[in-house]
Amino acid sequence: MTDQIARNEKQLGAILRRARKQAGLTQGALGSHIHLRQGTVSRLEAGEPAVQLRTVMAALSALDLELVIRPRSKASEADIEDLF
Amino acid sequence: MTDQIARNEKQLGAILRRARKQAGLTQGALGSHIHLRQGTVSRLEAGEPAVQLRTVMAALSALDLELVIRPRSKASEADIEDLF
DNA sequence: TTAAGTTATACGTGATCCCGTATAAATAGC
DNA sequence: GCTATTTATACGGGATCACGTATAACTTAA
Repeated sequence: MTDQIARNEKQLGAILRRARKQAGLTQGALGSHIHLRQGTVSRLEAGEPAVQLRTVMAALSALDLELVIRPRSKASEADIEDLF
Repeated sequence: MTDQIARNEKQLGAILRRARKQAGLTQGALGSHIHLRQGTVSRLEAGEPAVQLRTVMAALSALDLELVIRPRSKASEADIEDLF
């Protein structure tokens, strides 16, 4: 379940928002860790397609997440994991 | 092994470059699939931190890859997989 | 319901996007 | 070695970034 697939910008934003909340951080608190304005974090989580890659990577590392690239699965891995 | 971890922009670019070559595409060919200039694909693969997220997502889907977010592993998953 | 906290949105500014186009540099095939 | 292909880099231009700052809208808790 800990693997979350992001097939578009909005899904990625949603994942980041969940992770931030789980970490008990506000947008402002997360932003200050990585020198991003609260408003920038807001745009990132909203799934703006034009945010810069550096912004995404900064948020990921601040939240202690990593980004994995793999071939697309027909049935999502999340679904498969739910079998167990 | 098919899972590739990208902890920074350069690693992500390298992953994308490998995937493109494996698909037998030139930067120009990939770009025309997703309406990106060859020069933009070049910047993406070079690991420019300021490329836009939409550019990354477009390349991923054109290469039939998906993006997974998960908690950081101390020892990389790649290393662990090598045990089996 | 009210106040406090959080998130969304706005303005001006300098930087950088990707665009189209073009060319130089590097790589591959012959 | 030479040629063709591919990749890296450059220019001007319009759009949009993230910045600092500020405020509006929404949420949460008392």
